[in-house]
Amino acid sequence: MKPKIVVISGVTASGKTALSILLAKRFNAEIISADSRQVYQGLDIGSAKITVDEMQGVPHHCLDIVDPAQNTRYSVGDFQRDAYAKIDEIIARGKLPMLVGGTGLYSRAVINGYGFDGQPNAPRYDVLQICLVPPNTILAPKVKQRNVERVEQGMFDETRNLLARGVNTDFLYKLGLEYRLNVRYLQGEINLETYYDELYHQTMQFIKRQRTWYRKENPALTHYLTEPTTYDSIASSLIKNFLHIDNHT
RNA sequence: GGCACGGUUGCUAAGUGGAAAAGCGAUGGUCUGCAAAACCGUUAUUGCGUCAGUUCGAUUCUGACCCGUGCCU
Repeated sequence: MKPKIVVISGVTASGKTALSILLAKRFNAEIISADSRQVYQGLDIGSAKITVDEMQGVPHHCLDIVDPAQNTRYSVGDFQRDAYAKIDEIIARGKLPMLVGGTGLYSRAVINGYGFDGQPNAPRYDVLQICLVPPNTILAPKVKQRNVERVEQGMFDETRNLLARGVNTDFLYKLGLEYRLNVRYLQGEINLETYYDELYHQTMQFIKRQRTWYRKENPALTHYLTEPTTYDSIASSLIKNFLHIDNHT
């Protein structure tokens, strides 16, 4: 019988972080971030990384595990390996592993047990995936507001510091969205107005791509939530049920 | 009031006497080692300000008119 894990995925700005903390505290879980940019140290504001305060004591894994100044490539395969290790540790501790993040490929690699290098796929866990996909009418204003807040929090300084620390321009550029635009802004290629405009549009386009991706998730394991005010109650009952069923199989 | 230029798809914008480029946006999709990345499809039902004329045929030529912008008295 495979161990159970809960996956919280979803579109940008859908509220994954806040929900994951509520659920983790309620179900005695530890969180593994499934985000391709939050694995890097120092990419905080631009990647919307959770702060220590926000963690409220819930242990988090797979954050800040790579030094971007090394300009090393961290790939899905690396993530799968690290996530497997953390999940197993958490299970050994008798707690519930909760994979949380918006990098669809990363979470899917764990859920489906992708076999890299031509190996066959071998799912290791029994999965319940809760996917947050609110409509754009809810997301759009949040994205706009969030962009302004992050700039005020010093997003440009953060990028400036990364560059000063020896992170390649190319490396940041390749990360897309925030970091790519930050670089372009700092280089004087675009003005602040264009910056906000592009960031907004590109983020909304990204959300569209994420939707396309999540639409294809295994329907047997995935539940889609579209209304933030009911995230907590629905997710809680889904998890309760999921963990309970476990005892009988 | 006069002169000049312009009026093309949601926006920007080419263009031709014989059934309207492109970019952006929008939208659908792809995805097994850089994935907030990298790609692909669709997107102006003879329609190109209005009306009339020339023509086998006009968005493309002519005239009038309407609208916008710049300049001038």
